[in-house]
Amino acid sequence: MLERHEVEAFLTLAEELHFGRTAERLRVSTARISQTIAKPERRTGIPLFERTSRRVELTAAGRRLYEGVRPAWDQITGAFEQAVASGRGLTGTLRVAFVPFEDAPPLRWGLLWRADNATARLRAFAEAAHDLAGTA
Amino acid sequence: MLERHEVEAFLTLAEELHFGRTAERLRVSTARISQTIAKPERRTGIPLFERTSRRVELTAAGRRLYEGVRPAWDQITGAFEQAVASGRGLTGTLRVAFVPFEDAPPLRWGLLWRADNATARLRAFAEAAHDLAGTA
DNA sequence: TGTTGTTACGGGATCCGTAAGCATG
DNA sequence: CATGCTTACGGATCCCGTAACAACA
Repeated sequence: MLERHEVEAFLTLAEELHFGRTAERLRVSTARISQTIAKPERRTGIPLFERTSRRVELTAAGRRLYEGVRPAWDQITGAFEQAVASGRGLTGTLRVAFVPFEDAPPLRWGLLWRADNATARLRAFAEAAHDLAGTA
Repeated sequence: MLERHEVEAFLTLAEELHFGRTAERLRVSTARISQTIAKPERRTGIPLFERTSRRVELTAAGRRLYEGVRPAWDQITGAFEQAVASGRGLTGTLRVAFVPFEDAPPLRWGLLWRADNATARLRAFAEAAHDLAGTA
C-alpha cells in the first residue's frame, strides 16, 4: 500500500508532470520527490511515470491509478478536515516563542517552552497547526 | 493529515472496538495501537474513541470520521491493487531462502541471497510480496 | 551547455516490541 | 484480581536535505 507522503507526491506529480514544481508545492527537495516516486515503482515493479530529464508523463497504469485515487483522497482529506473543524469549539490566535537560553527576558504573551528538544516540539506544533488550520 | 498506518489502525479499531484484536489483525503490539490511536488525537485535540480498560467506543467525531474515510479508503486500496494486478504479466511461485553462512549447501530452487543485510532484504521482499499478492 | 532528474551519504525523527504500570469491572 | 489499555525505553528503519552525478534537448 502507498504511504501518505507517497500518495501526495504521486498525485502532485501526476498533475504537475515536473519534479521541481512538485517539490516546491510539497515543500521538499526534488531529490526526495524522485525517491518517493521511485520507491513504490520498485516495490511493485510497475512504472507510474515515463520520464527523461526533459519530459515527464504518466504511464497507462499511472493514469488509471490517478483516476482511482484522486477523488478518494479528496474525500479522506475532506472528512478529516471536517472532523477537526467540527471538533474545535473556540477559535483564536496563539503566539509561540522558542528561547534558546535559560535566563531570557520574560515574554508577555503566548506560550513559553524551554529550548530542550526544541525541534521536536516545533515539529509537533507545526503538525498540530497544520491539521487545525487546514493549510500549510 | 492521517498517516497510512494511522488510518488502518483507526478503521480497524472502529470495527473491533478492542485494542487487542485490532493489534492481532494488524500484526502489531497492542502498545503500538494505543500510541497510534493516541497520536492524531493529541495532534488535533479531538478524541476519536472513548475508552476505559473495559470498554471502547467511538465518539461522535470518530463515527463521522469513520463513515467519511472507510469507503474512500477501500476505493484507494482497490485502485492500487488493480493497478498492481493489471501491471504484472506473468504469475507463478517464488521460493526464497536466507543462508546464514558462506559455504551453505547449494539450493535447487528459487533465489539465494547472502545474509548480509538480511533483515533489510527480507523486509523489502515482504513489502513487495504484500503488494503483489494483495494479502498479508 | 544548461536544465532537470537520479544517486550517495549522514543526521534526526519515528515506528516498533518488550516490559512494567495502572485502572476498571 | 484479572483483563486490557497506557507509559517507558532502546534499537532499527526511514524520511529528509545537501551535494555530486548523469542525461536529454
